[in-house]
Amino acid sequence: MGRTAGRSPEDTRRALLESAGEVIRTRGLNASLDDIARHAGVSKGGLIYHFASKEDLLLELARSLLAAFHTDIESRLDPADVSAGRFTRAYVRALLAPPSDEAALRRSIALISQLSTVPAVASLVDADTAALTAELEADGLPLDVMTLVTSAADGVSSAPLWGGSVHGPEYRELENRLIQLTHQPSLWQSLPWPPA
Amino acid sequence: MGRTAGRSPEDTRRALLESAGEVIRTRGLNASLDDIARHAGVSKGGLIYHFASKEDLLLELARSLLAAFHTDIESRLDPADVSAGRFTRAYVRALLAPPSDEAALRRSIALISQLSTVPAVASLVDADTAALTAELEADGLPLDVMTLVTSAADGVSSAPLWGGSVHGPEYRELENRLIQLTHQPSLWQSLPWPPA
DNA sequence: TGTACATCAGTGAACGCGCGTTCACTGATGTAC
DNA sequence: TGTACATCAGTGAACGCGCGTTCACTGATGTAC
Repeated sequence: MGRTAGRSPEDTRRALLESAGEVIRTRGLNASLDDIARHAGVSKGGLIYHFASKEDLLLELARSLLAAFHTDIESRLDPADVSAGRFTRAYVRALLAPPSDEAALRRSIALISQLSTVPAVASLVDADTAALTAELEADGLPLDVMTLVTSAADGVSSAPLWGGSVHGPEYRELENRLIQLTHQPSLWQSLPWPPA
Repeated sequence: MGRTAGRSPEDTRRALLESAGEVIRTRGLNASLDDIARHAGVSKGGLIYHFASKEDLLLELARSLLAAFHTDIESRLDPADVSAGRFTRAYVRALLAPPSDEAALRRSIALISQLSTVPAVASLVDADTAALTAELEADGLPLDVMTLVTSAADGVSSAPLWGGSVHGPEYRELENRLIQLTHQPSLWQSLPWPPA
């Protein structure tokens, strides 16, 4: 416990990261440390005690968002599912799930894209993307089907960036179709494609 | 002609917008007006002569990027193509075309997402998205196929945001498949979908 | 065709304020004895 | 169990600098006569 009773330093740190996320989402990257700190009920000095600099804060925020994203994917892995495409299915479910009121993980995606202007964050994100891509490619699906399915999922999840809404029932249906394609990639591949 | 001979004021204005795009792409939104101006070979005062404030500059930049995007789509409309889905096809071609060395339109997408932290830009983008969505929905394709196709295109075009590469041949193939689906939506709809 | 004048397209110095960072200080908690 | 002390978890004032904006001024071009 510190000077402010009632919450542990780890709680304060968490509160600061959450506050940073909320404030930056609305005010952008030029949100001030003072705003972020005060929104978490701490002084600016208190923030700097936990995060040595603004860049440090942003980097930790990005790290925690990426970690939450991975946790979310893993929580959607079906333990009973051992066939090819299981990771891809969890990925699709994570990106297409209707955002729960409080988690609003989807909005975090827009946030990370903001944070990527900081070079250190950008390389962190790049590395994370590379790891994710590798995992998807090693998931046992034919490359063409995997590319279609993940691209569609990425597209839906990035729509909020442009102000698009993805609440219509067509997106629930799309999710089902994508999942089913991962179970039977031959459905896609055996279509009578006209010659290019 | 003004004090600086050799280019017209409109040229200077264009140069400033281009410079703003380049500088902001690399340094983010906190790129200084001085940097942007000097990179265009103009003084900071000269920039402010053309754009009353930084927000004004960013708004005009966003406007020009969106205009360029629409021009790009329209240039890909096939005049001989009058069947349902023609606009969707142009949209897919615009988003999936390998970026030409100089235009690099795709990078503009990341840029617009940066600019969207400015509220005035955000509402501009929202309005543009709404108009685009309406145009896509009025394109005559069944909603489920249109949703699949545009989501996949959006996903591919947003990949660079995360540092992903979309240069593999699988993306050329995906483009072909998506275009072909718009020609024969029944291919998708008649698949023997397992019950959900 | 020459001349006077208004305007256009800038320059560059100065201002002022917001914000990140530093720093001296503080009060509560944990620990040794 | 009480006490002394170190450390932890902050506070809040001050500094300094970068950057957006303002402003007085300028030189080239266009236009009226």
